Amino acid sequence: MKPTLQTVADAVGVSRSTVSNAYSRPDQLSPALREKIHEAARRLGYPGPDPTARSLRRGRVGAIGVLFTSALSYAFTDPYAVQFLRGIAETAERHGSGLLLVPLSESEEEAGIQAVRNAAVDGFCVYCVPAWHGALDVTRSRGLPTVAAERPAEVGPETMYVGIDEVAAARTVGGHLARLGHRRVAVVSDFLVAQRRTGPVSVADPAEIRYDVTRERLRGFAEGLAEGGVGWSDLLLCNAGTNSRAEGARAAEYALDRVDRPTAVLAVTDLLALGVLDALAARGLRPGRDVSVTGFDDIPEATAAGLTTIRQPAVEKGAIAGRLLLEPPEDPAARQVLLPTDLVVRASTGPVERK
Amino acid sequence: MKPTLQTVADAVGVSRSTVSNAYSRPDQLSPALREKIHEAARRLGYPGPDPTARSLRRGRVGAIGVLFTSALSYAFTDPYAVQFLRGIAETAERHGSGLLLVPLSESEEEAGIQAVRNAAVDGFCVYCVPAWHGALDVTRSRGLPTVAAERPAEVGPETMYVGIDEVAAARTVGGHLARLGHRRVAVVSDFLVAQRRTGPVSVADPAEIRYDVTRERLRGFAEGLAEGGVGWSDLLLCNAGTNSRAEGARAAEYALDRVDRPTAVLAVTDLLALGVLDALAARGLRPGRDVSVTGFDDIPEATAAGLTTIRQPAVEKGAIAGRLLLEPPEDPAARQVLLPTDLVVRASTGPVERK
DNA sequence: TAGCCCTTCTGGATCGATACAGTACGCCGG
DNA sequence: CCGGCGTACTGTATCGATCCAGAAGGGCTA
Repeated sequence: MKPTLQTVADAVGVSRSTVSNAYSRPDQLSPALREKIHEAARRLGYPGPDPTARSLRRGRVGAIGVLFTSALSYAFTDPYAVQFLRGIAETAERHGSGLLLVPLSESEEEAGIQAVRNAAVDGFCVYCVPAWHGALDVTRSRGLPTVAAERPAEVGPETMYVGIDEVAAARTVGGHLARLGHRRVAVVSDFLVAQRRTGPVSVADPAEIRYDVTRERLRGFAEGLAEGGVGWSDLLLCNAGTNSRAEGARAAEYALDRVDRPTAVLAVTDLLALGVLDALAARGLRPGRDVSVTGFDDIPEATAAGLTTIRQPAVEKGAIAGRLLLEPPEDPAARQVLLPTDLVVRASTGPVERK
Repeated sequence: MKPTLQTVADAVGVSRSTVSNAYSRPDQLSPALREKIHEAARRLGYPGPDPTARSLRRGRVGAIGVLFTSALSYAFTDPYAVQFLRGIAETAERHGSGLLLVPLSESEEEAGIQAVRNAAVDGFCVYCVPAWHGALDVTRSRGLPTVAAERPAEVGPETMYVGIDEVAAARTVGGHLARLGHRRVAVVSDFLVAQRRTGPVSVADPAEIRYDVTRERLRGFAEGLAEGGVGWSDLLLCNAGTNSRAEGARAAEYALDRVDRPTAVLAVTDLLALGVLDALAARGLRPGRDVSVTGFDDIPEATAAGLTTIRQPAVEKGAIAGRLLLEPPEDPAARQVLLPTDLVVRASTGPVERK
């Protein structure tokens, strides 16, 4: 049998409570006895209070849960996600909390929901989970503090989030390209439609896009491009099955292989944009000359690739998310954070070539 | 008051056990009653059985803990670590388990030890934690299944690990350089000495190096280089404060700025090697021509950088570690896994230039 | 020496669920 | 009409700790 508090208590000849105090409130007993207890614990191989039992009684776990849409394993393939995680991790670490990564595979929604039900945590951070995912209802009903990693569509006074002004940021991208003279424009994005298919899709109105971030960014793209007289219906929309480099390349093919090839391809994330660049390279097209390409997020790789993109402070975003959970500010207004963004112009965008 | 099983039971007019069964063993009650219970739960806002209480009673948590030496936040900066994590994550996900990242800051060992004590998990994966770290004693005393991400110095019949033959792999690196004619050789590595300082250090014998992986790799380097008559004492050892690109560059400076500049720099990880390349670039030195550089791990960036390195299957390593924890093989021999490695020769190594 | 406080330790209640043995009841064959 | 069996549900013990009101004992003041 594994030793418990009681085992140690019996060995020393004190009560269970006293042993408990030896661990959790060392000031409540004499140093001599405390030492005697620790010594006995060592001898018996007692590893200290059982975390599960302790959590049950205390009502605090010492871990925060991070929900990812995509299969947990994807989380680590997107550098932007990794940076965000790093930010949360730093904060959690300072608080002595762990980070519980909760898998939310999309194919089996029920499994993800179960995972959220079973997650022993003190709060949730919701990262890139579409608003309609059932797991969100569970986080809500569990009544734990929850922070979203982007501004949700509906914001109540209790809602906590840390995000950016997606529309405004995307608008600067659109405007930048409009001013460069781009009129034939394609957009590469995931979540344009409900299905996970790769290829051109038609969407009558951005409002039809269900995934918040995608919708806002596309809206912003369109608003910016309107400066050059490009309307929503002029956009060539290419859906990517997932947010990955390979899918970015595949989705871009449908645009690049047209006879009326677009002069610019706007990707909704850097990862997709890198894929678009791959597709260009495979066709011998020069980014910024033959076709302009933009991304979103400014991941480290974007610098090397010379990608024009929107910079947002990913690590800081994570850190703030962690802080909102672990030391929630009194002031409700401070629980809703919008971070600044910048358009970073690099070589992947340039003026339309005159023919 | 938050609703519990009892609340729901009272509302429906059945016993607590029955409600519990409705969630955990749906086959134990009639469909009609089950639906009635779920309906009542929904009405009352009962989110399902409390994970903590359930874990206590069941004795199973549904999460595995991953221990990192370096501050949790570093974990995400090393692509190799990220890949390993991805491998574990995939396995965990399939088992419906979460992944609890446990911070082990090195500056405050006690904090890390507490974190391990408090971690509510079913098993531990120990990743790059030096053998002398106090947290390892705690994992042992907790009596949970534990798998190491490298072969430990002492292997008992119960020990589980998934690693590579570090010495043999490093030997191929040393041999490769020896055959290219390199005789003046520097090594860039973290953990060469106990202190976290950056710069040249002297170590009389590899056996003095406390950190297992570092010791084995250096031993291997030396064995391989011996083929060219290079002895241990001929090696110029440069310690890096951490396993990071920046420290790799800083440590390399001490070697590169000498009058008798080494013709080859062996780094103990790819991340450090990339830093060495940075240092070369800053001095206008050509990798593979003026100075040969090698890494270890074959992270994705190594390909682009043209780095000669040792490939080891990082994702698979993680996946196996996860499998050892979640579905431990009957056969004890199968609990100790050594994966194959390859020397990948790229442009960063070349023959010594004749003067 | 009585009265009081303070420190140190105790015991029982409690956190919220699950395990398991047991009860009630309906149905079947003989 | 009875024993036997399977299904549907109940009740109590239990997981391993923490909380909190209170007891014991020692020292200090009046």
